Amino acid sequence: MPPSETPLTPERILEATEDVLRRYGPAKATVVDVARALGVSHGTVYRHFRTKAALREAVAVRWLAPEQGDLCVIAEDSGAAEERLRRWLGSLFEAKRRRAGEDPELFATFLALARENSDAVARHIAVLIGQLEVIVAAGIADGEFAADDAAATARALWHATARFHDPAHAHEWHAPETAADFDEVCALLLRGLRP
Amino acid sequence: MPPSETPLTPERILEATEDVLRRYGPAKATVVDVARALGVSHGTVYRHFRTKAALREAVAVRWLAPEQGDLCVIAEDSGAAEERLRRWLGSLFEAKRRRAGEDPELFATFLALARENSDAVARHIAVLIGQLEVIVAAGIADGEFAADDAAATARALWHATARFHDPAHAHEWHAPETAADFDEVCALLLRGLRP
DNA sequence: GCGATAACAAATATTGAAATCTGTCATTGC
DNA sequence: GCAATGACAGATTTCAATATTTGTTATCGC
Repeated sequence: MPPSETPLTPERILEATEDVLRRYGPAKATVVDVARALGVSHGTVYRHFRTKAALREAVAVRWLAPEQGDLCVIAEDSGAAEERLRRWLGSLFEAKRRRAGEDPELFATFLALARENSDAVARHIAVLIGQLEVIVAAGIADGEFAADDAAATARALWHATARFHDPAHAHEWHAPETAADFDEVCALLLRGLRP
Repeated sequence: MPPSETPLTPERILEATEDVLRRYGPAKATVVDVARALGVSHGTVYRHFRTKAALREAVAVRWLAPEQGDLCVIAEDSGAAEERLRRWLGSLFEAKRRRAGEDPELFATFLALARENSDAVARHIAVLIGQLEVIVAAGIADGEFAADDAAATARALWHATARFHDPAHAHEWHAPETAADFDEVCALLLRGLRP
């Protein structure tokens, strides 16, 4: 087989893997499929990614990155902490809901990783809770929030909103009452933070 | 085969079904197994329960009933609403966690029903949210809570604690930090209710 | 020498035939 | 009369033979 025009970079492999996952879903996609899509032997893919699991994780990390970036902007924004917190939680829910609907196969990949306690997902969650902590700490600093432990409060906010960001609940996100449920939970939590 | 000594009541069928579910788990248990355990033909079981799904639902209802009863006692108790609410949420979490560990096969049955949007589970949830509403309304009535809509607040409390009662999260309940997570969420929610 | 490969063993998935299960109903026996 | 039965059709599951996939490695071509 003639060498492909562009060199075989990890990036190109990840793109091909994303395509294959989108087409076949995480249950059916194989490394051989990825290699076929790239026009190389599957041994070559293994030269760049040690295992199939590592390949899937790398795809998930790439897929989660933009979401993480958008939220980071909100967390580091200026303005009232309460407004920022509400916006951050709303954006997170909105992004999850949108991507679960738009890209079901890649979302399923992410769900599978979450189920098997992947390190990449754990790191992603740690980053997001860290962003929450930034907002809470800012709110405490200028007297807007009354909490005494920003880290513990950030964790509590994360867990209390699990229904709206944990992929295990994805099937509930398109029920019509879910948006109202989110607003109710949000309001209750924000009231709990006020002095 | 000689007729069994005791008459074949729905109650006896449910007991046998529970045994079979405990032994084989919801994935393997069959109606034929239940009939065998009772020493009757499987047609006889279908005379009492229209479908296998109805049989499973009836087992789940029976299994959930004591939990529902214990919580009802707390909801209707006298005393401070805040203390009752904390006790109610704590008991719910504790009961779920204990039973998920003690009776994994029956818990898996309940999880399967929850996943397939069973009416019985929806009714059970409605009853529990109703109990929360009783506590919240009592708290509002004597000025202990500041919420303006007891029903909406009860729903918010339910959803904000999903991680600690929804069977989809059962695999997280035995992590050592989960109890602390629960306390943090509880504290934040209760603070949100105070005037 | 170096990236890519093809051949390979072990684990996993697929397939199709046989067995079992679900749900129905005409018949049985008390 | 009526609870229980067993035979039955169609759907589902099991099982074992076969094929594919995962991950390794000795070899190739440049």
